[in-house]
Amino acid sequence: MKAAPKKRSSLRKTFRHGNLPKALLEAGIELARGGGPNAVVLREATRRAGVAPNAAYRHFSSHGDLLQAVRAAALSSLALAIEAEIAGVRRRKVSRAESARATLRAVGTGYLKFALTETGLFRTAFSVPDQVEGDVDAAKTGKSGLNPFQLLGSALDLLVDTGVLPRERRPGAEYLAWSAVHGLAFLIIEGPLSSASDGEIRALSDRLLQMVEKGL
Amino acid sequence: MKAAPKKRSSLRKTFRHGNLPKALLEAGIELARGGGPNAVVLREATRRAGVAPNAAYRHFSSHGDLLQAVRAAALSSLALAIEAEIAGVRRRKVSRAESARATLRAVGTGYLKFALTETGLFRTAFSVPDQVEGDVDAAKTGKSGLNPFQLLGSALDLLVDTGVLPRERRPGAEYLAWSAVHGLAFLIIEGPLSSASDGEIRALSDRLLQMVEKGL
DNA sequence: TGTACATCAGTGAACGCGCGTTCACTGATGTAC
DNA sequence: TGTACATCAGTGAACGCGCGTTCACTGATGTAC
Repeated sequence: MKAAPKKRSSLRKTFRHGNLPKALLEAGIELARGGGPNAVVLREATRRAGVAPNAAYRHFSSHGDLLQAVRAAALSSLALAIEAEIAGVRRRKVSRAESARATLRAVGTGYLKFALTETGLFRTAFSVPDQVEGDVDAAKTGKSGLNPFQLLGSALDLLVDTGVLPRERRPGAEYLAWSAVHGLAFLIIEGPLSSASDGEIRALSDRLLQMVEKGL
Repeated sequence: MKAAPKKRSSLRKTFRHGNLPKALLEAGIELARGGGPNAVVLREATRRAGVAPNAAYRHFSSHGDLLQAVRAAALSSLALAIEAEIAGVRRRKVSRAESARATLRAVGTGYLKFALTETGLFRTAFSVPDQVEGDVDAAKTGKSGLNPFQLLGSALDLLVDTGVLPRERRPGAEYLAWSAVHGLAFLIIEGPLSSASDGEIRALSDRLLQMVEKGL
């Protein structure tokens, strides 16, 4: 009895795949989404793309190379989530100072929302040291061409421009704000707040963002 | 040619090991110290204890069981580091309110110091969701019998008692403080601050603790 | 004080697993003439 | 327009690795008589 015909070949009409790099990246993203960085397994990505394991090596030099690509995509998704939240702010018409404050809060809110709804991607994005600061890798940015770190920075710049934040307090402020928000995200995702209710989390998020605004 | 006599048997005089549970736990801690949670490998722990791999199953029901024990020990180390920092505060004689503030800062400082000097243990301690809040597991506590979360809580209580923190702001305050400090630790360990200098980190830590104090 | 025996912490060998990666290959595609 | 050929994205088989875990065992120790 012969082995069943491989589904692979019936799904693919041609010997060539079509767009294997993209298919592998998307499979990798899906794996990260579901299980974080450790779930990004090269063989599984090729399985999902309907291709032999070693085919991946035509497009990625190693497992780590694929993982880095997935990470960049995760950062890009995060940037998009933050941008979406900022866009919501811009529509309201208020004073420039209040709008600047709202923008900073939106960065924090977008960050937290992403962490809670796309936990796997979030964890993947920060699974490995990265020099985000001066990073110009376009794969990590949102529509604006800015990565998450840069989005935070420009929100803080706006705060300075509108006189809300004294200029001398600006340097390094992104690290303070980021620390607070990132820490909360972590406590919710895999820390003691993992069993907190949505309401509690929302209340805590608001208070945290207030703390940052007040204490910056 | 026969295989060389196993060092194992020459090192151990008796058939019994002596204190294998302790040896395995300590080996596990050492592994975590060097490489974080993923480095806690059951077979490697038995190798270091000079024992066959399966011997571990006399004392730990599984790999996960060993890892949990290592995690508890890591949390306990963190508690000790915080307690040591608090002890330094108590020696100075100042007003009660100022002392309470200093205690809270000490909790933050101890936490950050531990994160930076014992990175592997720190990452292991927080590698898995845990309900630290009402946790009475003595393996996770320091000399005071309190785990890190409870140490933070009692520092905040002190702040309320001395009138520094309004009582109505007390509930949930540990999460805000913890978020900020934990987030900074993370950014330094595996985030964009991983290449920052010691001076920069110290300055940032001070500012962050100020922010918490002011914004709480 | 000596002997029989139960206990149980260790041994040694083996398992299946899935991983990342390498090798020599094949065959569809696009291009040069 | 047809043919020869180079390219290179895929195949198929195999590798070594180290892991966690299970099995039947052995032999030192402590205890009961």
